[in-house]
Amino acid sequence: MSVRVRFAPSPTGFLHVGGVRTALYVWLFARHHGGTTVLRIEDTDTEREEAGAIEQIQRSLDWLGLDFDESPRVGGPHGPYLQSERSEHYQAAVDRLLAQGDAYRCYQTAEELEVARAEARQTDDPALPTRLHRDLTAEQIASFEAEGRPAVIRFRTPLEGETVIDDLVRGQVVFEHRLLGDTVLMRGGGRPTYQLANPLDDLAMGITHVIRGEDLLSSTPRQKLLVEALGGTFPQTAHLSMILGADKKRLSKRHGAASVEEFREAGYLPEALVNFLALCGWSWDGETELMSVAELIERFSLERVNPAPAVFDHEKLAWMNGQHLRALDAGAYTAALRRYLEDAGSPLADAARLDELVPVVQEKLGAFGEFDALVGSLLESREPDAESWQKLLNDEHAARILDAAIASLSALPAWTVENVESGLRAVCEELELKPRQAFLPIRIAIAGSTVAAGLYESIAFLGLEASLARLQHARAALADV
RNA sequence: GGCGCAUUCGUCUAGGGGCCUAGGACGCCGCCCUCUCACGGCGGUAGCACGGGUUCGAAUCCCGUAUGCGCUACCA
Repeated sequence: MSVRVRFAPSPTGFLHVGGVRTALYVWLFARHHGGTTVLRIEDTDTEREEAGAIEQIQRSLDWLGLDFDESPRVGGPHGPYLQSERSEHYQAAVDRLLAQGDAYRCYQTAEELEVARAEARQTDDPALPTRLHRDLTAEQIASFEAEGRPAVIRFRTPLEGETVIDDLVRGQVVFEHRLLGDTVLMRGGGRPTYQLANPLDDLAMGITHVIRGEDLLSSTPRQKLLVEALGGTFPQTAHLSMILGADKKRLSKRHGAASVEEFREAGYLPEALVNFLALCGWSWDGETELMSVAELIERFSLERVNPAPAVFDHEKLAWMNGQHLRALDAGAYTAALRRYLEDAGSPLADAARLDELVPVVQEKLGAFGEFDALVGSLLESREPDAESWQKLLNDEHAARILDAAIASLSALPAWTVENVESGLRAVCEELELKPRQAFLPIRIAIAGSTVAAGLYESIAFLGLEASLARLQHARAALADV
């Protein structure tokens, strides 16, 4: 039987790294086994739905390169895999369960339920409140109907026995039926709940492996019971651990960068994020860390997924991004950089000589987001950094250094990085200053900051004319002091 | 409260009875390289939650405790 897996987010907000990790594992598992990936939007709760969330989720998955074979994308060959468009399907299942006696109408009001729950909390049957209307008499039903009370549909969970889930990540997990309670399948308004829609769709779509977060582990026995009541076979499951913030709490917006979009905006490479997330709960041999997507696909297996929760480590991701960035060849680097600048709406995206800057920045950038600060001033003229400029003004040797640099650079036979270097070295010798001392004012004059790309490369990139103009401008500023 | 899951350096992890005086990586510290910032190189710091078993032998198996997380919704 070929593998069919799905990623089923609810459109309640952006895709955070925990969700992405799940999507990635689903995708890697499918690609590894030559299976099919399905994207299904679980929008049964219209209250919590957020406008634009579906598009944002899709955009994030696209950027990461996680392509889904069947998705609700407009114009796609399949779908619609929006649960909001599958109402008849759920209704039919509920009708059947009702007819079979595996489901029943429950007329409890919210208040009644709340009271019952509070009472049952301390007893040895905490699920009792969910089955108060399980065995209503015909008269009671008639009376509730006459009152015009809305009813929810509940599943008639067996009172005895237990369900064993043989999870691919966690092994056997046993759940007592008595403690499960009678799950609401259909809300008062006639819309299905997740507990109904999710397993039903997995069944209808022929899903073979359910790969999802551990938060859903306790729902699994209910869903298995439901599917079996419908005569179906429950898929294999793999429950992934949660991804936590530094405070060990479930990762959320409060933890800073948590959405894919934020990493994209900071100039992270999708393949770096993918690599990092793959290693967040899975490992290949415990040693190898830097892997391409192709390698991940080849090596991924659920057997090696770690059941323990993982804290999301921004620092390590940043390091890994730098590794991926430095591993790119010049052409790929230029393309990725330009794409980033375009995305960010930076005017630098149009710079014709972007490719010439690659060797200047590639060893230095941890993320493309740092590009502008490092070499933006080489591509367009900018106001120098005030603090740095003050250092230039306060430097007692600045004037003679700049004079010497101007003279030396003007006399270069050819404008190459090597010549610029020897020219500046000569300045140091002539003035009997150490490079670190002599280059400080030059750097500030050229780059507008004490922190910048390599000096020789920067000057070579700027060209004779522009370089001299900047040096002279700084020299003139000194004259005013 | 109940049920479930989890527990190896600060963090991600390797480890599935002797190969472990516990390996790798990020971070941190030190040194080197060096025109700033980085990169890079070398070295170092640091861990099997606790208590009982089982066994000749346990990080590895079992039980208990603790702690964390999840669920306990007409959220997913």
